[in-house]
Amino acid sequence: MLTQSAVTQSFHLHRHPSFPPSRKPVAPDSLHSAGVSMSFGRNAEIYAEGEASGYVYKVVSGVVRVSNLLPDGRRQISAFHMPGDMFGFESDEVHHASAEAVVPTKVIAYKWQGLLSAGPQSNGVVRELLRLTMIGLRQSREHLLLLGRKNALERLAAFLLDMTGRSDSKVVLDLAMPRHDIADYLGLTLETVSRMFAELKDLGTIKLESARRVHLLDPAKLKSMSA
Amino acid sequence: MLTQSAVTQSFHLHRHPSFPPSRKPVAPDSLHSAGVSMSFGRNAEIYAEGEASGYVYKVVSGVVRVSNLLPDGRRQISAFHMPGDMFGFESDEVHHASAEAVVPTKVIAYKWQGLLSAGPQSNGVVRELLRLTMIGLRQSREHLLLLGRKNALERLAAFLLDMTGRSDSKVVLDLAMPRHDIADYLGLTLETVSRMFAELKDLGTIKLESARRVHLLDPAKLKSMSA
DNA sequence: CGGGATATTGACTCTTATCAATGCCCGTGG
DNA sequence: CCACGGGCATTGATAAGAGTCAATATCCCG
Repeated sequence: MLTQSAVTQSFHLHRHPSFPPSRKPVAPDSLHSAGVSMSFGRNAEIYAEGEASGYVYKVVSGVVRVSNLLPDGRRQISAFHMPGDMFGFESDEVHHASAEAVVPTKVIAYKWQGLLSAGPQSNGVVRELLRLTMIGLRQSREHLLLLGRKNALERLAAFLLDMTGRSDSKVVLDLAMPRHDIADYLGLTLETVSRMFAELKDLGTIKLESARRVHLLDPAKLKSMSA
Repeated sequence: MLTQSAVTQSFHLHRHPSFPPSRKPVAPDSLHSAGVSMSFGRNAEIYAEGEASGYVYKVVSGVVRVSNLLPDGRRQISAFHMPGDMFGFESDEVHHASAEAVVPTKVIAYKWQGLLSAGPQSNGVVRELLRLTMIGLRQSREHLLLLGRKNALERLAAFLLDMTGRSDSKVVLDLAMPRHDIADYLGLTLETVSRMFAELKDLGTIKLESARRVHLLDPAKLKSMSA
């Protein structure tokens, strides 16, 4: 179970939450909000819902999932973040979602206050943060449309296209996350996701080299069925 | 906190009686991005998806719905905006959703560029806009959880509590929108919404004085069933 | 190689959608 | 003031899509 003894460097963490890791990026004392690099193993928690916020993060490598839970454990993943993405913004002092590494992941943590009070440059920074947040809001709205109004096949088609759009190759797709995560992102069960993969395969729009490696045989057709 | 005051000040500068709702806010005197007052009748379009953006809006009175459509007409309402709320933020030059008045509504339109370049105050304005956008993002995430993981009864219970939280009375709720809008907000059909109203009534948590006027008989119970 | 986690597939159930009929308001005009 | 009409809402019967439960199958990873 404790298979991956973690990779990492100074801020490395093991994956199991039972070992209360000091996930707070205790900066080696960064002037001017220089970022602090952190590494997380598969499924390691980056921050939890309810925890104090105060940092924003940028993905360097790996994939991060941001999710919310209902009291009975039902989970909704609101976003997957890829290298280059920033996440962890909060309007107040508490995280309203949790973030975990889907695969071994490196991020840089920036102190929120540092970004806001970084002298003259801070205005540009704030505007950039505003832009990023507005983009996130637009993406969330799009996701609302998917969750509220699309059927299972349309959801998976849209997901594959979205992931493809964020990867290098436009033909072969390497999914970092298991079926369960895809299901929780799409508001489905993992069985339904699996069945929809099978159906897309039957329809000739994809080929499954393995569960995680998908070939897009007909992106145009996929797009037409995503809405 | 300087952010709050700067924005408030700028947003509340003189309102013009620009009656004929030619949907474009042709600012009479565009100095310092003073807002332009506009009125819309029931179901009137404030802006449409795909239309050029450039203004943000603040609700003065009435209710606004923001929605997205699929090509075949399926609709998802992402938010209802009440007096005091701002909406219409876009990260680029195009609206990615449409906004309509649910009931006769007055808004004030502010030029986006004006807000960003309003001299020394603009930094506070931008920070306030960032804060508002982050709040919107958090609410969207919460809505994702509702759409992805809650059942019909939970959705309606959560909706009623949410609307109550935004109204004056905590006991009597006047819904501005018809069942169809509630359905498109909750990712359901209007029939299912109607049935869930009936079920909440049977459970003794609400009383329906009329379709639009709801008495919350047991908010605590309602809350317990909203998740 | 072997074993646990992950994924697929099948049989069946259940929630919500769909289709359809009826009822209820409310505003308008006779 | 009442009757009419149209939009809105409720209710019912049935269907369809996704969920649940359960039995393999496959893939990594050690």
